[in-house]
Amino acid sequence: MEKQTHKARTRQRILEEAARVMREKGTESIGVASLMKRVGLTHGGFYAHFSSRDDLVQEVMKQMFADSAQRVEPAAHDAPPAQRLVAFINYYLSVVHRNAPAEGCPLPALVSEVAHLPEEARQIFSQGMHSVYERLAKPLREMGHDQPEALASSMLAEMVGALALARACPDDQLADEMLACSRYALMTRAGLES
Amino acid sequence: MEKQTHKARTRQRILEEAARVMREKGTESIGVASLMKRVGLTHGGFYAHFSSRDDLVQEVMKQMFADSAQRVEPAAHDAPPAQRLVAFINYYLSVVHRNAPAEGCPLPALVSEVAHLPEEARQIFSQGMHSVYERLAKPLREMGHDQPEALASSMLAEMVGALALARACPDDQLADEMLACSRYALMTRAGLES
DNA sequence: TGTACATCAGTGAACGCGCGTTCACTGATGTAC
DNA sequence: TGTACATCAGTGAACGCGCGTTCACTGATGTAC
Repeated sequence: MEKQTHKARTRQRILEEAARVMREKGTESIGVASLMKRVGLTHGGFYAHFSSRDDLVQEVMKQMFADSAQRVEPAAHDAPPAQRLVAFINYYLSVVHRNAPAEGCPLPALVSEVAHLPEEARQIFSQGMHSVYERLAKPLREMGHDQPEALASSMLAEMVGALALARACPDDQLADEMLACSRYALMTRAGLES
Repeated sequence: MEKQTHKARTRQRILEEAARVMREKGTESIGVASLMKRVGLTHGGFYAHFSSRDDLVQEVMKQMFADSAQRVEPAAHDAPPAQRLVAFINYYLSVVHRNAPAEGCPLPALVSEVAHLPEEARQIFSQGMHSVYERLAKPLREMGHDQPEALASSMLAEMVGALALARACPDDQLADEMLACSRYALMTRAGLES
């Protein structure tokens, strides 16, 4: 029991570290040896926790969205919908979020890579996408928007696109302007005062 | 002269094939041997054209945007701005474009990967990004929008995000709805009737 | 026109290297008596 | 309480494999005389 707990904790540490690496450097750049070293273990021990590298990637995919689900909700759950939405948009398109992919939302970090992953991983990604989508759709519904679903879908696309493009930009100032443009546009579209 | 032409043509064939692979499967999945095989040559000959794999990636990056610049402009240059814009948006967020990344715009195909590439490649990507941005900004300016630049930036983010997310989606129908939502939203935002 | 030679795009065997994976082993921990 | 044993998370050497890269070579082509 104590040992199981210990093993489970080690597994969790591997998963969390892997999630950081994946968000920061992508799916492909995760190596068994280097990952285990980061966790403070040797590479051989890896297979006590996962059956293969592919198995790990799939597990990390789940882990990832669980992680960021907490971080990405900075406003209180019982705050009024408009306030929650403003907080969410401002956090998502913040310079902090742009500069810290390892701690951020997996969507912009992996969008273009996921298309090459096996069906199962894409399925998990898609579920995670839906949960972020709901963070927009729910407050929009509560605010009485007509077509809240269509608007949420469109806004999600802009948020993910803006952050991903901003991170690709080698010029920080240009990247910041891009984020600012989308922040402003999203506020307007959601009927919020910024 | 004739020989130079022949060699240059071979180089071009390698570049074009590499561009296809990169758009479809990403930067990392390009292998020297498999690429040369696709072109109908053996891997050893590669180094007569490029100094290294990294060199190739950089050259492909340029090639890519040159390629898609032609394809991505389906409307005539002398058409009225509104018409050009409609054609561009409809092409960009079409199911055809979603299903054919190898022939499409490099932006959604590589957004999240580019952040891990060396400065120089990111610079080229950024230039490509600017040229697509101009495809939106120019007609918006001509149409007399106030703040055409800010709107173009925001619209570009949505277009890239929507297409990348749609491609990640394992459910085709959901992906199509996502594209449709953004097509509609973009038309409205640009003041166009769809 | 025909022969000898130079050029050079492309060949394919060979290389070192890092990767994912395996497995016999270690050594700390908990349990049985 | 103390001793003998079982468990099992983690170790680290070793493996095959595919990768990027090198290089001596080939053989088709154009040129010189």
